[in-house]
Amino acid sequence: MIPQNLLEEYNARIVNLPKDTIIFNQGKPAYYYFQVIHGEVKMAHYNEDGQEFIQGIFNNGMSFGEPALFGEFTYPCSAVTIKDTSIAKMRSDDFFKLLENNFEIHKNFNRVLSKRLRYKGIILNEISSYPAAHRIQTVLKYLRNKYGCEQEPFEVPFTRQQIADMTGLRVETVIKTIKQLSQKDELNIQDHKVVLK
Amino acid sequence: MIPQNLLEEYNARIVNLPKDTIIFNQGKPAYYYFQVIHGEVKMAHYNEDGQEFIQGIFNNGMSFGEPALFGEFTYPCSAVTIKDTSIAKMRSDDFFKLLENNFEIHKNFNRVLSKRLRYKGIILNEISSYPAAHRIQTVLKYLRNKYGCEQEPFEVPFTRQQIADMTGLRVETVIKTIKQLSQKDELNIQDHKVVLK
DNA sequence: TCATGCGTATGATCTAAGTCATAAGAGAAC
DNA sequence: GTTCTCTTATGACTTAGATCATACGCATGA
Repeated sequence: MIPQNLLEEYNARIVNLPKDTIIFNQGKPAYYYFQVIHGEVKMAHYNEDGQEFIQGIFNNGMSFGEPALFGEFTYPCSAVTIKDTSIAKMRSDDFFKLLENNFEIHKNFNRVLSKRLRYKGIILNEISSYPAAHRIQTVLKYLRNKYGCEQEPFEVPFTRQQIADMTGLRVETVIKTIKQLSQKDELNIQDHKVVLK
Repeated sequence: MIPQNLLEEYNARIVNLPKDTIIFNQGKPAYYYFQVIHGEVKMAHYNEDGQEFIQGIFNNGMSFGEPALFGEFTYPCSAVTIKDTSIAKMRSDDFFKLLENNFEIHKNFNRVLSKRLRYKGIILNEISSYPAAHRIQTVLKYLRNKYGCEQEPFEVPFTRQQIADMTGLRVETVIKTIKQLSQKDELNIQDHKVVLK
C-alpha cells in the first residue's frame, strides 16, 4: 500500500512478530498505521463466550486498522497474527502528514476502504438473506479472487473453523454443508482440503 | 459533507426528487458524487425474490454512493428516496479535483467511510452471533445515536418492516421481539411507535 | 363512503442451523 | 513411540426464527 521509500521517509519501523501475537485489542485507542510486510494477520471480534467473528484477513502489503485512525474511534476488533509476520508501524501524525503530501496514496486509501465496505455489504446481505451453502460459496469465491488466479483450481487456505468464523456459521454446519456441496459437485474435497475448480 | 460554496464551485447541480424515486440501481456504473440536501435516501440490496436488505439510510448533508466512485466498482446496492428529497449531484472528475485541492475534506471522507465500515462490522458481528432481540437493540441504539440526542426518549422513525430489513429479520419476528422487549421494559411502545427511553 | 393498501398484531406449524456427543486422522511436543 | 491438541467427520436432538394464515386499525383517495 505505502511504498518502501515512503515508509522509511515517514519513520515507519519494522516489527517481527511470531504466529498468534496480539497486535492490538478491541476497545483500545489507535496510535499507529500498520502494514503487513510478510505473513498474515486476522482482525476479529470476540464475544463474551469466546466466539470469534473474523472481519478480515490481511497479508503482503495490505494495511489494517486504519479505519480507527481515520474515524477516531477505538478498535472495534482485535488484530492477531496467524503466521509469523513482519509489519511496518508508523505513528499516526506521520501517517497523516504522508497523506497530505501524497494525494495519490491518500486517494488509494479511499479505494481500499471502499472495497472493504463493498465486501462487508455483500457478506451482510449474504448472511441475512441466504442459506448456509450460498454464504459459504460467496465467501470462498471472494477469497479465491483475493488470493490469486481465478483460473486454476484453488486450494482454500483456511480451516473449516476459519470459514465458519467468517460466515457466522458453526464448524459442524460448515463441514456438513461443504460435504454436500462436494456431493453436488460444486467443489472438491482433496485430502480433506477444500478445492474450488 | 461538502459545503455549499464548494458544491457550487465544482459544478454540482441540485435535483429535486419525489418519494420513492430510484437514484441509481445496483450493478450500474458510478459517474456522480451525491449528497443529500434535505429528505432521506435508503441504499438497499434486492434479492431475486424481492427481499430487501437496507445497507444504510442517508439524510441532511450526508453523501452516498461514493464508495463505488472511490473503489471503481459498480453500485452494489440501489439508492431510493424514502421521502421527497433534494440532492446535490457532482461529476466524478470534478469531485476528485475538489478532493485534491481540499485535504481536510478528503480526510473527512476517510472518516466517513471508516465510520460506515465500523457500523457494518458491528452489524455483521451482531447478525452472525446474537439473537434477534440483541440485534434489534443494537440497531436501534445506533440509530438513536445517529439521529440525535442520546438523552431524551427517542421515537424510532422507522417501521417494523424497515427495522426487519436492516437487521436481516422478518417483520413478524421484529414485531414479536419488540413486544417482548417492551414487556421486559427495555423499551416502550406508544401508540404503536417504538420509543427508546 | 367505501375500497384498497399498508402497518401492526398474533397464533400454528415448519425447518435450517445450532447444540451436544462421540470418534478418528494428523501434526506437534515430549 | 506415546500423548496432546486441533481438525475433520457424523449422527441425534433442540430451537430460534421463518413461514403461513388471519385479523384489525388507520390513512388515502376514488
